[in-house]
Amino acid sequence: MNRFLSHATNRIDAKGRVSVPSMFRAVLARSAVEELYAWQDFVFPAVSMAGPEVLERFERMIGSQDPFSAEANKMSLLIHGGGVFMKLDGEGRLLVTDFIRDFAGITDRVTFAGRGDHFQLWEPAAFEEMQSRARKERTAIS
Amino acid sequence: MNRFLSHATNRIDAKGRVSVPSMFRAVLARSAVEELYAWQDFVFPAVSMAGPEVLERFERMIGSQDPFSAEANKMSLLIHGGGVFMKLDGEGRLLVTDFIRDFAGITDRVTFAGRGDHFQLWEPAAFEEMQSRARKERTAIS
DNA sequence: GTGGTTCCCATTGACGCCCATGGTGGCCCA
DNA sequence: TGGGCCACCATGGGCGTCAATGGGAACCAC
Repeated sequence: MNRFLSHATNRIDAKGRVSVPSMFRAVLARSAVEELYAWQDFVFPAVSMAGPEVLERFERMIGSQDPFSAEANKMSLLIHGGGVFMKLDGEGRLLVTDFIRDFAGITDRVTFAGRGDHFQLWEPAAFEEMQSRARKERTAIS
Repeated sequence: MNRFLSHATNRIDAKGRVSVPSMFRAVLARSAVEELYAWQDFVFPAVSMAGPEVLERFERMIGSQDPFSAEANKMSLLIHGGGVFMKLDGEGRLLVTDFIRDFAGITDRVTFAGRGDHFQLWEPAAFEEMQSRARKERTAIS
């Protein structure tokens, strides 16, 4: 099963880097993903990451619309303006840029959360809180 | 991946210049773009920039219409009257002219926003606001 | 000339690439 | 089953390179 599962919290070092959990790196390696597409999530205060095919999926959604419409432009503002390619260093770390920090409110630690076909970077406390809220609000999963 | 992605804010110096983010310059270099076509955006209060092929694409759209139609005339008014060629200096900076300043409301800082096949210059606060509005209005991005 | 613009050079802080270390868990073998 | 060895992961840091920025001086147009 090639999914992103579980969550883990790692420390950001003095140079602003953080190790991606080896569990997630293994999933990426199995999919032969070299470059990660990262985007500022549309729902949560978190940055999501996945292979480039996710961006292509988003772009196909835009492509089916009138390119001059406000809707298509706003969507591009999110997936292009709010997205970026990143790559890991030789040790499997990524640089926590302001692009990530500011949007997720991250300072010195990052919680990596598996989301199936992608994973997310959260501010640890925000993740805890959102997860427990989701647990409470859960209604009809049978 | 040869797209304009992400966003970054740079300062305008005393001479009115601003550095184009290296990420964007790299995309331009890969496409061997020397001169940039800049136009006042049709949807947002921002100035868009891309290689000359975008202007040619716009002109083909006009060319396929009745040259006496109001549509074709209005289109030309925007892409020709609202467009200009610009080029970067040796350090990859561009001069923020009144053409850009007045239309985008830019004063001392510029937010560069990737838009896939082009990028845009925004007044930082305006960009923030439009992006977060787009996120709120989001409807069907899963 | 005067104002604006281009070309060049300098500075500094950030980033990429490389190597090092410590801690933990798994595995093998006696 | 206990001990020890080894591999791997998270983390730390050195150092060279590059990006963003500032500013001097030549150059052009009016």
